[in-house]
Amino acid sequence: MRRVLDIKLLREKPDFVRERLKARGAGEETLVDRILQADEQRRKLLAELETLKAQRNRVSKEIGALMGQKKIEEAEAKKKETRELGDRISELDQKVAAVDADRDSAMLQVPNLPHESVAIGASSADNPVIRTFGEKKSFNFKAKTHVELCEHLKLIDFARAAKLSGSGFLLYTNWGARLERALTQFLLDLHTLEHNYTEVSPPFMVGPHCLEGVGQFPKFKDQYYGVAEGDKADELGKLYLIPTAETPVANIHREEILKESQLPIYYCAYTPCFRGEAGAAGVGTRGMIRVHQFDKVELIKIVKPEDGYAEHEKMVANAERVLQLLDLHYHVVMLCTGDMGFASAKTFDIEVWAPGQGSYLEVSSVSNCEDFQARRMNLRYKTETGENRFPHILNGSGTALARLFVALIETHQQEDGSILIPEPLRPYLKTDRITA
RNA sequence: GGAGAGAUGGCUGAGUGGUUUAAAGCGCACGCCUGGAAAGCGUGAAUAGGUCAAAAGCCUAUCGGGGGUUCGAAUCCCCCUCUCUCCGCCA
Repeated sequence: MRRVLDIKLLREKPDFVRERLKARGAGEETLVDRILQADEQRRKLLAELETLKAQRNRVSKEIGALMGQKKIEEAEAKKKETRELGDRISELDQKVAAVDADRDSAMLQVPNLPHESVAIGASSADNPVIRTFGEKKSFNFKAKTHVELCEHLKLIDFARAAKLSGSGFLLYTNWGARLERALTQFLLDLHTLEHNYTEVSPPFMVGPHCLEGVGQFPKFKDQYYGVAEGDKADELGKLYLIPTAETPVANIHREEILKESQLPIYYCAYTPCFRGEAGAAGVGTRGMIRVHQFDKVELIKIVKPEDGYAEHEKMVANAERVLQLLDLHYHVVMLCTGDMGFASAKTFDIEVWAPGQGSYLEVSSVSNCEDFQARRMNLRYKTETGENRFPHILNGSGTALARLFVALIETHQQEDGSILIPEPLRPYLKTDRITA
């Protein structure tokens, strides 16, 4: 049994649910009627079915008692009487299962409701800028793009990466590889030592239930890489490469009932992220902006509902801290209702300025999914009073690496083509400058 | 990959077709007892769904998951998943 949105909310406030879904602008509000209809039919059938089952249980018990008393004939008579009950029951059972399946599949397609504080809008053009740090870097020389810098400093070998895996993959070389590793280490240390996250290192492949749990299935199935052991085609669908560490990490406690005292839980994790990005602009062109595999340090929180939005703000601040320490100009935007992800109730994106691109790059997306994911994965916690509740689950990039790499080298490039390393990163890279 | 054993409540663990309403123990909560505690005694305690304005109550389902046999399944049959032991392979 999956509860995605609370079925009770749908029953009691269908107009509210429709209105909130409509704000997303994708037409999911039409699912509400289908769900309510199936739900009503289900309950009607259940009432009948359960009455019959109760009757059967009663008679079966009587038969048992008669058998015990060796009253075989009376028992046989009752058996005959009950036999056709079984047929009615299995018939109704099948009907209920069908209605259940219909209701659940419709409910799985319903996205989360936007929080009331989210700006109404249709697309990314309507996302309000919340705050800004630093300013666009100006150069008194002709600034290079990250592709030029990577080639000049031999940080990335684009051509050989394509030889290995096709377009959209990166081969980091020498200082490029070391910079990537230094950044990863820097991010993990920052979040574990200063922001109190517990580091975990999860599997990079997960079963479909994990994707469903965080709301990445069933909607975006074509974005993922399915893997098979050997060439066995029938293995496909058993495991998927993770598109983000959110997928395994948010599912760590699925189907558990946590103690209230265990909350809040803070996890951070480094993983590579694999994305099909079918048809997305940018894949197939050279560069690091949109690739099939990139590194990321992810932040996950499991918190009490009343703390959800305060924790959300803190998580954004944790991600912003990365860019502040690396002295990179960025702004924070709030995703409007029409631009939010499927599972999210409220999302802030952090976009970092990349001078060579002349544009902002999304390096972090911080979402409060409220109890949407917890319902899908049946994760609850027990309050002091013994009540089981769904926690809020939050996720945020802290941050995505390939694009951070781009912003860093484009921002801190020098006239001679070298990269000046920001002070906090030097202990990790063990140099203050990357030169050709 | 091969062979074998297993999966029962918070935990240990009994239960191989019918008053099992899942024994017993441990642990937990509350109460009695006590100067206070321990011991002892007693009580309570799973999850979901349905019914109800709501609660109580009642009903249904759940003994790893799914299906089957039966009037009736923790128990019998089939499939799957996972765990353990041994062997093989392997960083």
